[in-house]
Amino acid sequence: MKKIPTIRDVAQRSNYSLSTVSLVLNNKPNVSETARREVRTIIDELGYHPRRNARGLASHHSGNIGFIVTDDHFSRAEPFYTKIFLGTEFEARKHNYYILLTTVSRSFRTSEIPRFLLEHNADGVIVAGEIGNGWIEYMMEQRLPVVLIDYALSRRPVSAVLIDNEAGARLAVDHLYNNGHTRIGFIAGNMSHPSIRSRYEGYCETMMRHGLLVRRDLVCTDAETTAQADGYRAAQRLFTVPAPPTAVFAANDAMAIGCMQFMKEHGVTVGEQTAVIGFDNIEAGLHVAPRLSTIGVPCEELGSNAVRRMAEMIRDKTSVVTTTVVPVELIVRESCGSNRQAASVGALS
Amino acid sequence: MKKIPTIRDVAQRSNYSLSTVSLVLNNKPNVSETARREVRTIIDELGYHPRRNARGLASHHSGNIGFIVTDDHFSRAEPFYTKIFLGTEFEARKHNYYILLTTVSRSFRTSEIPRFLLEHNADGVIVAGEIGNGWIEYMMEQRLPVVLIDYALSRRPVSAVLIDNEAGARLAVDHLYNNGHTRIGFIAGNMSHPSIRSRYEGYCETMMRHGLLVRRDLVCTDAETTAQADGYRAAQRLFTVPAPPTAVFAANDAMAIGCMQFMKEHGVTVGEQTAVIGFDNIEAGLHVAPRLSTIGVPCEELGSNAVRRMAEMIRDKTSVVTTTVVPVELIVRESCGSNRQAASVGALS
DNA sequence: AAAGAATATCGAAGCGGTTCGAAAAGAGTG
DNA sequence: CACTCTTTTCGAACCGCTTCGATATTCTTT
Repeated sequence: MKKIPTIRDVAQRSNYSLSTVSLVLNNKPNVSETARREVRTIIDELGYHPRRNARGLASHHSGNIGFIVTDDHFSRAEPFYTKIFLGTEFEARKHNYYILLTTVSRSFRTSEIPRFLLEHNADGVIVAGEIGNGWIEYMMEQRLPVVLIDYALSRRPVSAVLIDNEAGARLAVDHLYNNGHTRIGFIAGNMSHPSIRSRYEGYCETMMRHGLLVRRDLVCTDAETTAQADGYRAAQRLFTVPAPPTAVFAANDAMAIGCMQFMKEHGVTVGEQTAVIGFDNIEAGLHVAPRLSTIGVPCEELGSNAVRRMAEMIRDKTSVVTTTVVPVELIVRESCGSNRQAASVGALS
Repeated sequence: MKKIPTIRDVAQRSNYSLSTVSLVLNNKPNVSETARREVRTIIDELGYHPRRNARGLASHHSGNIGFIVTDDHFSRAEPFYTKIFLGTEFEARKHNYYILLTTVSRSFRTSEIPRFLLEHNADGVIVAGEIGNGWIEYMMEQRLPVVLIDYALSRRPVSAVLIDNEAGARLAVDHLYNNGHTRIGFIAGNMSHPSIRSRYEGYCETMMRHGLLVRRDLVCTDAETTAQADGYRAAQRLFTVPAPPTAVFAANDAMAIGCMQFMKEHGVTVGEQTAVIGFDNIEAGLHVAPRLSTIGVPCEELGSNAVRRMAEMIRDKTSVVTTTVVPVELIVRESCGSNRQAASVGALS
């Protein structure tokens, strides 16, 4: 078994000192081109790779980025956070980082502090989704760069990567308006969630821009949650008022599907007669009939953006706070009545 | 900003030497109970945690387990491998390891060797799914412990964690038999896949155990792939022979759904008249009507088993090869006609 | 050509642990 | 009580790399 080469071997064989080899390794200035070339040759020859551990110990950089998500978020059926994680994973590779994933419970508990924090084994932390304030405070205390995903904190200035919720609502309402709808209802579910609120605001703003009335009886904001059943109940209300909506925009797909469920059960033809658009682009939207039109969120990009930002923060040692907004896209399927010909195709897909 | 305590601080404050503190830290023998207690007290007092990097450098253990999955496997719509990964993640935590995930292409390429291997930053590697032989050979050369998940290698002796495919088939066929079916068809799709083959063998064996004939015209093994369309085509054949099956067992859910599709289109009532059981328990099985009965595979357990095994291998420095078989479960829903009362409940779920 | 500035290279001191052999302290024994 | 044999504790070397200050070299400038 061949011995694994160390920087010493490279130094000896190249007739340069340890220090010079190290400088080459790290692409630092003040090394002659000759030296650089020669050292690099030897490195290739030996198949040398510096050890993470040794490097980390000496340089106080672990080369890892922590990724924290609350257990309730992560274990949800929808792979939203899984996708975000994958996004970070792939982007991290480009920047030569590894992602260390850990779930914690929502509220801060010292007993749950991730090992990578205790062991000083992460150069920064990405947090996905809403999380207890204590967590963020803890990491700020440790002077670790932090990037939030899909969760903004008004109190403390922390960098964040967010979904463009308002633009999503705008896309949906615009699309409905352009298809001739004017009585457009909105199912918010629970307005205390910041994303939902933004979607609501986007809805209102767009309605007004088109000179349309935001009718109170066509907006449901009083649910406890934002589940399918809430959409069902909301539809119950929306469709029993005088002059019911000809289109519904739901703040998420689950509620949109609940809404469709009610409509189908009560003889309102989804798509043809009345349009429905959701938000999130969950799998289930593909399995309902007609398939749900929705606003697609590029989860992977949320992740990759966060890593890119994190890499900058670590490199520049800056603590400048930035907020990145990731664009969404309108996905037109059959539930909004403007893509009828595709309706039959999807069946076997 | 308080300075981060080191082992030296602990030593000084406790009036023991570095070495003794280190022994306590690692739960090594030959330390008096008194010393152990006192050192531990100081550790708590100081909130001391050894640094991964320092530890790793000195002990030649990274504390990481690499997780390799081919990109084509990992980017599939079904979260099979994602779940496996999560399984490893959670189990790893218990053993104080971190999982470093990387995707590679199926065939071995030196340009794609994961960084954690080059940088000697993993104590072992878990590989999920079929992968090019070169990869495994490479890791064996590096003398790294390897555990395969859902993929066994006949040539080289490598530990593996496998799904109990045969038992799954047994469960399915037994259930159908117990519900009075005797003409039970099987849709294999592509038999070159080892899992499919095992399922086929389980099917045959169980049929014979019940004294039932394995009719060639009720078994489809000639597809190129194992997708929904293959199930559809298989059904086309199965249901146009004399004495068609009263029950179908498909080697995976996708094909089972395709089969159901055909049946529904051609007036064969699924569940009531003819039973269908799939394999894998994919999401989509919940969204078809009637919902698909299937064999559930505990993906997380595949992952956690692999990590447990890996932890053993690292600890014991053993290279004993083990094969762990993870049991599967029969999930009875409505497509096999024996759970009718639940049929209406699932609608809103 | 000499002095000064800029650039290359090097030596040595860490980084924060583990580990091994030696020394010290206890325990057991005749 | 002196003498082994264990058990406990300790000192020092070392893991593989970075970094800083010192030294050597080359380039400018006058």
